[in-house]
Amino acid sequence: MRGNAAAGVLRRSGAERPKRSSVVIDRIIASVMEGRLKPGDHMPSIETLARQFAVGRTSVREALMALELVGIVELRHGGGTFVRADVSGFFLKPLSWSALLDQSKIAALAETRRCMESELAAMAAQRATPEEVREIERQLLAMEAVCHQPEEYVKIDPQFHLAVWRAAGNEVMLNMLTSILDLLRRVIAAAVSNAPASIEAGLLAHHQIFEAIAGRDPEAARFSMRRHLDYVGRLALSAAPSQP
Amino acid sequence: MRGNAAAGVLRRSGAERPKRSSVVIDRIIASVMEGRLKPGDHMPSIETLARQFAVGRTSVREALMALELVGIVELRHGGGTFVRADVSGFFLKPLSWSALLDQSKIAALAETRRCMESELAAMAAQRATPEEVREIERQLLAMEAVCHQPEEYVKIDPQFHLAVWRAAGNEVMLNMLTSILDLLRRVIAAAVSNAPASIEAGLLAHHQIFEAIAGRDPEAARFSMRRHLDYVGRLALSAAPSQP
DNA sequence: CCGCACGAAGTCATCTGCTCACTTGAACCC
DNA sequence: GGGTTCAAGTGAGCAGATGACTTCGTGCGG
Repeated sequence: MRGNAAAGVLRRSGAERPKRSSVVIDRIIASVMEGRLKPGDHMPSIETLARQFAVGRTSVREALMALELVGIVELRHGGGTFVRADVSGFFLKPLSWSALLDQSKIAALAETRRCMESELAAMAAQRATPEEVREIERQLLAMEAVCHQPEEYVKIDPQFHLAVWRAAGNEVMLNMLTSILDLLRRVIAAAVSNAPASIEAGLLAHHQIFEAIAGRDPEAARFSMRRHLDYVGRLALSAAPSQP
Repeated sequence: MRGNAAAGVLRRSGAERPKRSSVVIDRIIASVMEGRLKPGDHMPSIETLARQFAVGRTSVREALMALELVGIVELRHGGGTFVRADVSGFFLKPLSWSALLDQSKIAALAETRRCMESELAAMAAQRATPEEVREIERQLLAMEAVCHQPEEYVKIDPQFHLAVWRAAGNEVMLNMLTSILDLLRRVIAAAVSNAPASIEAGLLAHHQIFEAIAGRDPEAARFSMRRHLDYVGRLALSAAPSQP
């Protein structure tokens, strides 16, 4: 193929032709940076913005959707558009799409999780507020309550981890992991279905993690989390990912 | 689970309302996964897809633009839509929204980087192929060559890290970090501009990291990387990144 | 006076027809 | 034959209409 559309070669005499929506994106971001729009603000309607920027609604909408995709604004059906100015919300959907495309990444995913979560556990041990500690405990108790019902258990398990992520207080990592939460659920389900007895072990591990966080012991938290995830990761891998 | 012809409008009460474009996205991704669409393929036109999915052109277009944004397809004005050859490695199209970075985000980002990269360094020490080790060394030498030119240095520094990420052999983490590479560049630039002398320290740190990886010492690699990033993170934070 | 149901207005979601810009490939001219 | 020209195909973008959902104000009943 005659690829290479990159550099501006032989463009018609005149200027480049950036997409309208890109221009709108830039102008909206400029508005945010200059303080005309602040996080939490209710932005003008699409119609208004279209007039303001002298473009059609289509272009404004495309720009807003792109910005929503990366978490900078939020579109509420019937409610309006709101600024989030939250670059930490970065990939959300994109990441899960990409992972869907390539199931062979499950192993890599488990590894990613291990790397990030063990650190998050340590951070949580240092930073969790009392309320956050209570939330983690709540999830732990919920897990114990359903430890004989695998279907329920695999629902609560991710909730426990989510509570830990939140307690760590790093939004970027929280968002990264949240965006692959669905995939993680599968890993967990794979592990449990492959070794139902692992629920016992999981419960114990979660207990240790909680104790370490509640006891403000980062090293212990990191260690227990890592060991737990190593274990789960191996289980998930020994299960055969059915879908080719 | 999806499927659901949706040839007509069905009105459910109390259920959710997935956006049309999201549905289209899912179906296109499914097509790629099932091999109906292969990388490099020329997709049907928007009009055709709209008929095929029984939705309007608007929805198809939105879906395609979202997929383009994350690098899964490519839209060529007048030429058609193509499935990108490198679907396995999505990456966000670089856009100017990285300019929205502020102090608090930089902190979270630096922390994220520290958590992930220190593990990646350890993994690289275990898995790097000889070629990958050479690549890391190449970047190291390049860095030394320009250590008195801050503008050049801040370009090479990320390259060094990228080489390490690659050597770690985890595609998920590689993709995560690659998509925030632009943001990381700003962290690095902030650090360097705030303390030009830090280039010296950075060089030494990079040297240690390289030695640890080349010497197949995961612990040392993890440790040096973490110390290095702690240092850089602090520098970046003490700088005031107010210029766009 | 308070609370809740109802309804109007505002806004996003989506469809549709149209026009313009760009790419591509094939017919056409020298 | 080789280069040029032109028309068909397709994405880019606009505008109007319709539907769905949220928000908020109004009015009725307690």
